[in-house]
Amino acid sequence: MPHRKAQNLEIDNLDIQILSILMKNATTPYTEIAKELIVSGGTIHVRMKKLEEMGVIKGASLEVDPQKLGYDITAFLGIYLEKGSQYQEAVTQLKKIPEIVELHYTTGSWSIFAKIVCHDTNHLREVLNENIQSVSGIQRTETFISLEESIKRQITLE
Amino acid sequence: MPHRKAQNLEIDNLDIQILSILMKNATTPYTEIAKELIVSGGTIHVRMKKLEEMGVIKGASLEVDPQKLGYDITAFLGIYLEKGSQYQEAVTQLKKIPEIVELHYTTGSWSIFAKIVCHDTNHLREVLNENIQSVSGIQRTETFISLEESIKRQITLE
DNA sequence: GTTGAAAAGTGCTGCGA
DNA sequence: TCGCAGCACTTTTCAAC
Repeated sequence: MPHRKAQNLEIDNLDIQILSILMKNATTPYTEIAKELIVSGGTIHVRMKKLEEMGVIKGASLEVDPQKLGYDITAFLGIYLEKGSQYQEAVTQLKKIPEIVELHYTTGSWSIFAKIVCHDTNHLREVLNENIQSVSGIQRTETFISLEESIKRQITLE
Repeated sequence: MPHRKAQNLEIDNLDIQILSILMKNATTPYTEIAKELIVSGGTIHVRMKKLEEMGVIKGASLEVDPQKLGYDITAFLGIYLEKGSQYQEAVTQLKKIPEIVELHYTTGSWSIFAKIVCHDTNHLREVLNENIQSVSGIQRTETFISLEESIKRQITLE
């Protein structure tokens, strides 16, 4: 039987503090984090490796301002399905629509709840009428347009 | 009158391609992007600096798996305000609740639409009853719990 | 505006405690 | 398990095209 390297798979306070700093700014150098938390750079490295292996860290992504790139409309969609059992098939088809940035299976009136980002109202109408309405199993949708995004952040750890 | 350095403030195809690569993986080295797009590393650097100055790039953040950190519940909240004019004051108070990760001023039945992340059902109940209901101007809320997050991605450029 | 290479800074790997 | 020091790599800068 192969011997697996013994490893502490618990997340302690130091891990949380490292994550908190990097969630705000993923480009913070390890040496700076080390100085702030009063440990060595090597320790930060070891902890990060552990967190990656545990799957706690899914990756790092660049945050862009959609409006500056010509995406002016953010909308939320409540989607009614004919039958709940059609969810998986509907998701498979909805994944092909690039304007959908988030999709959830939810409790309440709707089966599916989605967030979509479009260039303008014409673009939104096209996506709704041509792309989304043609997905099999979708009965009808309700649309809410975001007029202002006042909060956009990550969870605050501990 | 001070002379401001002449600079091209338009976003061309090269910028879009750089952003596309970095939005998928913010840790991609500049040299690798340069090789892929057949330009020099220096050019990537100049373009990135321009995009940062333009405010197109808001930052880079680490993506974590909330469930692995003990945050098991994602919920959406439709919030009714007594008067629409109370929006700004409500937002100021809602910003102090760390569990709220996203908040929009929307068209439709509700004035405010929010996304919140909690540890468990008890935690959710606490946030709803104690924190959110005590914000001035809030009449009532409707809650939708996400049972599955099937899509979570950024906009696809061009 | 772009290039290519040199300079500065950061991340990674062993050895020692 | 942690800290230190050397090596590899990336980012940044800059003169030249």
